[in-house]
Amino acid sequence: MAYWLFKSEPDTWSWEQQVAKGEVGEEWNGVRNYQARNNMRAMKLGDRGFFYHSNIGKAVVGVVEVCALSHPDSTTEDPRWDCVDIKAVEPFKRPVTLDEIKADPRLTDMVLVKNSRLSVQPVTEEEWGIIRALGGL
DNA sequence: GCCAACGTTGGC
DNA sequence: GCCAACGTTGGC
Repeated sequence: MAYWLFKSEPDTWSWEQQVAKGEVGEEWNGVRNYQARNNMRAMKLGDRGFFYHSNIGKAVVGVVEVCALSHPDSTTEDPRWDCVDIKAVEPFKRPVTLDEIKADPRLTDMVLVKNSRLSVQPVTEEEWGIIRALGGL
């Protein structure tokens, strides 16, 4: 299984909205970046991801699961853009802020730190374990 | 609200 | 195929 990180501005799409979608999940649409799209194309059913709030909060707030493989993004006619569906799995007991991640010497190589603009990122198994633990899971 | 970093676009 | 111009993202 692979691990990922999904970034969203809570004003646009928040963890609370994701949770409200329940088991059905929701398209992670609107991505217009090749790297992010390629990451989604590489995802498999059951892959896990962090849900990160950018701009407001700037913290990892929960765990999601890929529940539909990459398919055309319903918000565009442009055939270049695909996306997966994700569903909320469990909330963090406490959010793990960007400040904490930056301050942790074990996490300095995270994509979130090195290329903060990439909206769908790979996460290593090691990083997954560290941040999950910081979040109280 | 600013601005640096980055990705994309389009003219040549 | 290069690169300047432009738009967007996201931390601060």
